[in-house]
Amino acid sequence: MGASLSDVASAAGVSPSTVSRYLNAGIKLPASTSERIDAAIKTLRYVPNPLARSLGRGRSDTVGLVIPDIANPFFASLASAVEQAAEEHGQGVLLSATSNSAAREVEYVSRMLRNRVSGLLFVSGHHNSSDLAETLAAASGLILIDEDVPGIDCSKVFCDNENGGRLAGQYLASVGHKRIAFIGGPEKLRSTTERLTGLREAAEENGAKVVMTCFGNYSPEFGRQAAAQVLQSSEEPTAVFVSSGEIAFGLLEALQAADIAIPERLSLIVFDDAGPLHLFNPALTAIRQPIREMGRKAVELALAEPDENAAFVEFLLPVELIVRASVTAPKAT
Amino acid sequence: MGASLSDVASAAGVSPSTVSRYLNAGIKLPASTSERIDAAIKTLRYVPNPLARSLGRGRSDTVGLVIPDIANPFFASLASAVEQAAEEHGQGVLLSATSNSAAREVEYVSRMLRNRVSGLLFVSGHHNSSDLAETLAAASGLILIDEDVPGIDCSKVFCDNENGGRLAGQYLASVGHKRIAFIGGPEKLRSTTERLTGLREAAEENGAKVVMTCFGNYSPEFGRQAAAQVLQSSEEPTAVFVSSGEIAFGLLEALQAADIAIPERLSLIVFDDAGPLHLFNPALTAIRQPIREMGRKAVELALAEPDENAAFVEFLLPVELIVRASVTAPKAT
DNA sequence: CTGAAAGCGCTAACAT
DNA sequence: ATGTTAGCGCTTTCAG
Repeated sequence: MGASLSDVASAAGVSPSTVSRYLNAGIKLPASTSERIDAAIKTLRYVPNPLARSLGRGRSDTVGLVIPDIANPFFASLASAVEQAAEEHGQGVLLSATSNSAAREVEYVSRMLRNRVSGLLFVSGHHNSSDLAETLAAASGLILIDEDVPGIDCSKVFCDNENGGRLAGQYLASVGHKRIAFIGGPEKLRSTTERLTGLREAAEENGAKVVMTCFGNYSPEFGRQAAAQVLQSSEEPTAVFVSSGEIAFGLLEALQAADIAIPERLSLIVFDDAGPLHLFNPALTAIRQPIREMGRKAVELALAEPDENAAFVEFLLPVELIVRASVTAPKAT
Repeated sequence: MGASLSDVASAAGVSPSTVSRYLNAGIKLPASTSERIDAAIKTLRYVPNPLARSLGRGRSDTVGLVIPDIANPFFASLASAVEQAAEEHGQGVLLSATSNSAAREVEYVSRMLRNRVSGLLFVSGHHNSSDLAETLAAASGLILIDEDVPGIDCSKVFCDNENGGRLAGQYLASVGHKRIAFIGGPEKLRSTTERLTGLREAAEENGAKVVMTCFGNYSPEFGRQAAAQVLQSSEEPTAVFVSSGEIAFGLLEALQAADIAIPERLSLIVFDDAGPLHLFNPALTAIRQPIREMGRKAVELALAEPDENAAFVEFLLPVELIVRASVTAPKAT
């Protein structure tokens, strides 16, 4: 197709390596030669071939991002942040969504590795896959975001799930709720367990109780099922903590269909404030994660020089309570 | 790092080319040798290096997707569809979001090209950039989605914007609206002009009129501004057609802040039904685009054999009216 | 049908 | 400081 580096070199009367160094290492050379090179580049419309470059260096200028679902607003925002941060480092983004398939997690992660990504950002959606652990163990520049993978030693970026749970628990208790339902994600994921821990502790410290829990995947469909369980519960919770926006969507749908007044009959608080939750009916009270910061931090960590007396670090980014209309005092019993 | 093709070859006692052909072209060879190759692959844990493969073939197994903004639910859904379709064709996805910068459109598109993507799916957000046209002209496997780029000759996938406008206009007129406001995207984009055309025609055929128009970018911020304009309009529209979900978010916010009752005081219909618009306050009446089909179609077109007596095609996918609560009859004047 | 050999375009030791 | 020379790992024409 286009002109190659050596075309430029011969046109400028120098060796390919000189051109390469000039372009990459930014070495200085006599004005006359650098001008000839620049001219040749312009004339020949030379553009470097990143594939060749990557093959030669064993590393591509691309960071990999593997997430469960790009259509989920949380991950979409994360991808957006990653994309932007990567760009600032001159890196492209190779994206894969696993659609919550454990097999695809392994496959996509390993594809990223084969493509010699310069950093690999991974949000898992599953617990306990030995294949995954094995694949991940071989990765360099690996950063785990949002969910942990036990046994993997690398830098990690989470939000402060436990404190998010606490904030929600304190708030619900403070307006008078005594019986709280917890709708989580997959049972063994870090996000689920930590949020529940925080919620439970804060509730109990403030005279309230988590009276029911239910777990499922991060989908509207599960939200609908969860709504049924909440409504059937003999514990009669007066407030629901939902561990994700996607679940909340389904929950709300089902609750509206069943003519349950929110917040009068049931208060609702959502973990995660991605998407326009403030426009919902009612506006949803939420725990907001610093999604953009998480993405940015992850990219920085992934791209940091690996040699530096490299202890792996684990970041816990702060969350915040956003008070809106979906929580109110429970009706007097 | 890992074992290479030639490692496998020598372990199996054959030549690299044989292994390559066996793996790629799927040729048959004596059971004994194929077994030795398989064994060697397993033992050495051989995984092919896609970078080398791409460099050799001049084409990577990756489709490029360039969109304005991945955090926008419409593009997020599109990306999800593309990702999935690409996967089914054994292709990865290289993603870039231009954040509505014309310069970045050129840069990202050309980066994709340099990376020898096997197909390039592009959603523009700008009108009239000669640099862009020049860059795009050199692209192979280029598919334009959702927005046109004048002068570029390639296959394209749109939704039926004009009919979407018509459906909205007919519906608004049918419930009694006479004065309709149109809040569009950027003024010269195909999506904007076509939707307006359809809306206007249907309105006029049914005794209504588009009494004001305003144009801006696809963002909540513009939606807020547009709200102010609608409220100040001397034409007193009784219904608003909004050309995107993102704009609708800002519009709704501002309208709520100004205590405008929707739909009693002002009816609202949104083009595009990405995101949980049915959970909004009020549930938003919308024109739904077949986003997944658009993504899927685009991938298929991009990956189709280019030689086939190749006339470029232009697809117009059907839209549909989703009736919800944000449109009602206007108050008697 | 299989193997040898020449790239793909760039980088990086090594030598000058 | 610049040039020479090997690769990086795979594909593919071209002989055999």
